[in-house]
Amino acid sequence: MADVDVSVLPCNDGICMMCNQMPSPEEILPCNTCTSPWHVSCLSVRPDTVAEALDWECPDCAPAADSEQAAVNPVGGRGDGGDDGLIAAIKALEADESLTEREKARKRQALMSKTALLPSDSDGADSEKKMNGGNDALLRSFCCTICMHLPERPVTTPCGHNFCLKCYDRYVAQGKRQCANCRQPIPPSLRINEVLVRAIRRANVDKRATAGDGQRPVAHYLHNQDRPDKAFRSERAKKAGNANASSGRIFVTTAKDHFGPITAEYDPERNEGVLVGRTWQYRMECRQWGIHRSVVAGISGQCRHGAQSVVLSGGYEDDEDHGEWFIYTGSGGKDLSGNKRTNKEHSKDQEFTHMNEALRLSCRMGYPVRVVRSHKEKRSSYAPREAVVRYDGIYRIEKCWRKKGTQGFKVCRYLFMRCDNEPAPWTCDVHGDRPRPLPFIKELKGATDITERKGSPSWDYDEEKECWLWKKPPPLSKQPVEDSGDAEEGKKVKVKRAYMQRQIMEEEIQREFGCHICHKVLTSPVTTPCAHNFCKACLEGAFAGLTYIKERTCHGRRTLRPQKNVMNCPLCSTDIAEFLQNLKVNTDLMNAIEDMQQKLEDLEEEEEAEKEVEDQEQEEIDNDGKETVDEAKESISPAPQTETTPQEACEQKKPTRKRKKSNNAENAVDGHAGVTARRSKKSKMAVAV
DNA sequence: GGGCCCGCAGGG
DNA sequence: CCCTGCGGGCCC
Repeated sequence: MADVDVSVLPCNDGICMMCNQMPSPEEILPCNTCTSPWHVSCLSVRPDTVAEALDWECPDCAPAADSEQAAVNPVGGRGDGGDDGLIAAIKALEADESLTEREKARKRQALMSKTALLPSDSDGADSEKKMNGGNDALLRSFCCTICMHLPERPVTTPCGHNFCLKCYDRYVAQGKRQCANCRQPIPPSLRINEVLVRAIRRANVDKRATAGDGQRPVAHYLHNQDRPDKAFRSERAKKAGNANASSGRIFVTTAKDHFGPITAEYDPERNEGVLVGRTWQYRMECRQWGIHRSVVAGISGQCRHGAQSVVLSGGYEDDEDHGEWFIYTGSGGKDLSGNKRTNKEHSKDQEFTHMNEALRLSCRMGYPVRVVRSHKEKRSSYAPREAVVRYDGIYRIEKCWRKKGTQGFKVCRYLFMRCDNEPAPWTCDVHGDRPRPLPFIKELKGATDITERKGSPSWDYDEEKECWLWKKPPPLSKQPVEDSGDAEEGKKVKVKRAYMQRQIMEEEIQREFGCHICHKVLTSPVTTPCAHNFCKACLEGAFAGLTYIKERTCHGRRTLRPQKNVMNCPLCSTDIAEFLQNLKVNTDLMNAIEDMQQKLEDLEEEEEAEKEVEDQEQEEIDNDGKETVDEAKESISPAPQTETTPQEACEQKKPTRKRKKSNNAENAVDGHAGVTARRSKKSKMAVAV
């Protein structure tokens, strides 16, 4: 990297490094890319208009082709100088008036990510080989300048050097304002470089795929950042969809035992946090946003630490929901032996242990508890109507007790009162909750083990600030943050490399190459002047319907009449009438899609090959086992069964249900038979692999 | 709509 | 490692 160009320097801690004066806020111009502040008067070239000022990029970030700065690469670190084409492309993009800022940003990112991943002579298979071969070098170039590891949350300085967000923040907190690598000035804070995130993820996957060539699939630790954004199925999962899915990436940086709302500071990618009223299709997604970590269990917590969240989804019929307050039933007391996961029938008393104790602890301490309502709760008027789970905000447990439930067994009961700064999803109020008096609870009369908070609550209303906040410091986290980079963080999930790579690639194809009308992968793609992609047929179809308008005649009949001036892009309403007259397939895009699909097919083949090997091995093991069993049988009862009717054969083919049922019956006496059966099956699978 | 079954996650 | 869990898909 060359010497610093001293004729252009930004402000350091509010003081201009050129004139050593502290400019007023009006005189400071932030860079559109790195957000570093610059003194307008000291700039050699100043923006002329307000619009230019808004889009202004500092000399460090602006792609100045004739200076050393041209080597600055937004993706970072490579500085190979061969990016003239890229700069020209970005300039052309910026000049394109038909694009919105958002589209420009997206395209810019796409360009940069391609550059990050592909060698400069991006010619098909050859470059692919180079990429795999040079993957280590590529990954090395992404490394954090300070810790020399691959950044967990990468940020890139204007001078093009990469850091982990943690390392960078720590470095800046020491008062340092020069890049640790090249001593160029650096801004006090940086945003996550999403392009680099994707590049690292992609390179990681490629690396693993290369390393895994011809090898047997193994269970390995799957780090958070390597997971797809959506829930995915591991090798073992047999059913489609999310029935047996593994969790996708966790998006927030809260610890697993984080109490209270999830605010913007824990949401580095969107900087928004999780707002009240946010919905998800599945509990798994709710988990990914850190609101409720358990996928099945209704209470998330630790008996010695407290409970962080609960879900109301109708699992216990004793629940009583009044919106701003509700009575929640503890967990347990049901027979879940065998392979049952849910069962409405109670068979024993609930105790204040495990999760029930965690809730009681939150009650005693006055901790904030996040509450999620599911559409599955049918008896509550406050449950969401659509098939979703919804985050309803913070509640506090005011009392808990035990009483006889409707099924005759004792259940733990908790009185939850809402105490959130945002209004509930069902209320027309614009403000959050104010402290409210406790409701009269009839059932407290016959209740036992009543617990009420003695001291003041940790989460309480501040009359001066007029909001709910931590009056006492929140409990210290005892569990790690996902994605923090500790080795033991990854969860052991058995996934073949090709399989994992395919999942991520499918996601990417859907995101990048999906038609905005049919939401499937583009076929014969056309790109509108406003840069939106559609299948040719979809676009034609959309306007075939719009060309005519239904109109009532004076006789009251409907007739079709051509409609003018509605030839607008279905997405952004730009007039595309001219474009529609001569629809041309975007061949570049088509080639890119074909490329991706070819890769996908290769991966599928790879996967199948792996599966065949696995099946063969499994067969061999099965045969071995069968022989030994047969031998054993023969030694006990030498009379072999020679004939089987088709019916009998069928019965033998699907024995699981009956056998499982008998296990369950046994479990009524001794709850271990079914579990043991399941474990032995599991361990057998492990052996097979 | 209910029962059954499954894999996953997490506490202890 | 064992146990538990207010999910979700599929079949009946």
